[in-house]
Amino acid sequence: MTMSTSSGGRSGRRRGTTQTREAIVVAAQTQFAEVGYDRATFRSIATAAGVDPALVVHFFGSKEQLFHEVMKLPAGLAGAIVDLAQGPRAEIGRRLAEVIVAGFENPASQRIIVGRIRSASQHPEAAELVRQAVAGDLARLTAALDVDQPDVRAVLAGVQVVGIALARYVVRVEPLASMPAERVIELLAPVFQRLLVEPLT
Amino acid sequence: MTMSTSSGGRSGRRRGTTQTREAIVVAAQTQFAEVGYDRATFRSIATAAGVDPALVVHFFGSKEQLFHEVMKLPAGLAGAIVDLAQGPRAEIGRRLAEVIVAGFENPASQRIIVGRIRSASQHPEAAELVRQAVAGDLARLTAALDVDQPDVRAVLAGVQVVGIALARYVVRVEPLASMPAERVIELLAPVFQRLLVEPLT
DNA sequence: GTCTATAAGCAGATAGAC
DNA sequence: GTCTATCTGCTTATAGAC
Repeated sequence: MTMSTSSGGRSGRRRGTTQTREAIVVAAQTQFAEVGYDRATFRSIATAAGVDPALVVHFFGSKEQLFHEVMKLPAGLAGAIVDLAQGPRAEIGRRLAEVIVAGFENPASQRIIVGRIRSASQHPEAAELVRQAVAGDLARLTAALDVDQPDVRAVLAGVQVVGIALARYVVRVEPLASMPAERVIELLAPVFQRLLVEPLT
Repeated sequence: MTMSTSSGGRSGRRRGTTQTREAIVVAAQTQFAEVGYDRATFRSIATAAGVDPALVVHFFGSKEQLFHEVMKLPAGLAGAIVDLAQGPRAEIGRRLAEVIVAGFENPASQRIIVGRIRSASQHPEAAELVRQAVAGDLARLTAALDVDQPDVRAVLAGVQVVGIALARYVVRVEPLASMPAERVIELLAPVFQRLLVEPLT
C-alpha cells in the first residue's frame, strides 16, 4: 500500500492545507447562516475555525470571494428538484416537500440555504442566489410539468421555501421552529401539490 | 378663524421641531426598508432627510431607540386582521389577502413591514417584531375562528406573508415583483382560505 | 503556511459651541 | 434646535517577518 498518512481524496487540490481550509469553509458557512453577511467578519470566522484571521484572507482573497466559494450548493439538490417531474404527478407535492425539507435538515446544505437567505437582505450576490433558486431551479420543474402559468407556480412555490426557511431558522417562529421535519413535510405537501399541478384560482 | 400659520394637528407634541423630526422618521423607515438595520447608518439617514447626522442622535438617542420608535405599525392594521373573524367565513381568505396586500402597497406601512423583515436577519428586535406579527396578530385571528390547530394555521399563514414580502420587495423575484397588487390578492386568497378554515391535511 | 503589524476607512456616540 | 469636532472601536485588506 502506497497510501500516505494524510486523509483520503485522491483527486483535486494538493495535500497539507486542505484540512485547515475545510475548517474555514465550515466556519464561514456557519457564520453566514447565523449572523448574515455583514456581521460574519474575518475575525469571527477565523475564531470559529480556530485559525488566524489573516489566514482566511490568504486563502480566499476577499470577503466577496469567500462568500462566493462557500455558498455553492451541492449539485445534487437542484438536480433532485428538476427530476421530480419524472415521478408520479399525484404525489409531486409530497415529493417536493421531502426534497426541500431534506435540504433544510441536512447540516451541510442547511448552512448554505440559511446563509443565502439570511444574507439576501444585505449582499446583492446572496439575493441573486435566492433569485436563481426560485426563478431557476423551481421554474425548470414547473416548465417540465406542462401546466399553465409555470412561472407563477414556480415563484409561489419559492415563496413557501423562503418563507419556511425564514420563519423556521432565522426568525424562529413557534410552533414551526420546534416542529419535527416530518410534520413540516406533511404540512407543505398539500400546499405544493396545489401550487404545482392543481388549478390555481 | 384662530388657526395659526403652522400645519394641522391640534393634539400631541409641541410645534416647531415636528417637521424636521417627521422627515427623519420617514428617512429612517426608508433606509431600514432599503438596506436593513446594519447599513442604515446615522449618516445615510441624515443625508436622506436633509439634516445633520448629530440631529438624528439628538432626537432619538441611539440607533436601537430610533429603530424602536420608527418601526411601530399603525394600530389599525393588527386590528383589521383580527376583525376579519367577524365577517363571512367563505371569503375570509380573500379578505385577509386584501388586508395584507393593502398593508404592503401603502407606502407608509410598506416601509415598516419591509424594514422589519429586511432587518429581521440582523437585529434581534426586528426578529421579535416579525415573530409577534406572525404568532401574535395572526394567531389571534385563527384563535377567534374556532378551528383545529389554530397556532399551526397562523404560522403557515405567516409564512406566506413573510415569504411574499421577502420575494416581492427584498429579493425581487419575477414575475412576483412586477405583479399588480390585484393579481397578488387573487393568488393569495385561495392559499389563505385553505390555511385558515379548510382541512389542513 | 502561519502570524504580527498596520494602513485606511467608517461605524455609533459624546461634548460643547452657537 | 442645529452643527463642528472628536473619541473609541471595529471593519477589510496589505506588507512583510518567520
